[in-house]
Amino acid sequence: MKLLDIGELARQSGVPPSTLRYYEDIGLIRSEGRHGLRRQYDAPVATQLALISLGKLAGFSLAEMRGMFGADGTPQLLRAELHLRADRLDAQIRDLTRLRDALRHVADCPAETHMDCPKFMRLMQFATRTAGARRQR
Amino acid sequence: MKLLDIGELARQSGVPPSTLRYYEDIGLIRSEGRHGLRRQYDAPVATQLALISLGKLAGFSLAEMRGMFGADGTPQLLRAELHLRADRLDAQIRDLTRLRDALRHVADCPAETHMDCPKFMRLMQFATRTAGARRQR
DNA sequence: TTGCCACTTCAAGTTCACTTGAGGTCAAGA
DNA sequence: TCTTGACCTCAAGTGAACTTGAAGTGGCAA
Repeated sequence: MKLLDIGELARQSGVPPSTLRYYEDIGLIRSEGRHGLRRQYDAPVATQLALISLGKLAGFSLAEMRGMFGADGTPQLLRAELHLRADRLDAQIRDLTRLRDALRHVADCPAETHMDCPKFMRLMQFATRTAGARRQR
Repeated sequence: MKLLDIGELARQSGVPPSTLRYYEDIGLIRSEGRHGLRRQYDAPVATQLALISLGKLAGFSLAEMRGMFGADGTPQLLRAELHLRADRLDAQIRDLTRLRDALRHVADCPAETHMDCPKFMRLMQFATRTAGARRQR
């Protein structure tokens, strides 16, 4: 199995060495050994880093993602847990879609006050409805 | 114009009073006056808080959102800026959609190693491609 | 008028996700 | 062999987004 050293992985992934060391400290990723002092990583770590980057976008904390990946960098969770996280993503996607629609509407609607525009208000209702329900991050 | 005091707004919006004060400190929202000591807010602030909550979900910082709203709680940005933000949301929605698809695939695909599953790898490719391109948060 | 309680200010503390700095080490090329 | 440069460790610092705590205040119901 060919290993890549930290500098290489940093270049490939765009994640700085200091961050890779930090991720290793907190147990989010693991290195396979050293070449002299230098950490050597398995190739699947690159996949894992990509997933971590997406996970952050999705609002997962690093702590939540720790232990989410197996040795091959692939998510290792129970079926139910995976679907649950996918469901949460669905909800988030819905919210973002509506925010986007609201933004585009405000950009294009010529009404001088959007508070009186029924279309805007309809787009906005979900926000007020679900604002309290959403938690953290 | 009927005002609601901070406790009321906190209850309605699910945002704690300490946070409302903090938001006001940093100029994200504004209160219309006081009843005794208590801050009084205009009704549109509730809409604004809902949008802030969505904005956070979308990865906007509080600093980015400051000045994004007009007196009526409605976004006040140039047309082009609004579309630009909407475009960024589109990209984020695409990423989250793929992460969701990947999660559901891993949940349901019986392959023992996903690294050998062409479907998973296809789902995963975009992640590796775009991981370095994405910035902050 | 007294007491309560939800508010007030202001400073300091907390968590998360990193980054920076000082001082040290190692492998490889000249 | 010597130098260089990219790594190493460990502690401390940073910025964002809040929360907490201490000490005080004002409206309202009893």
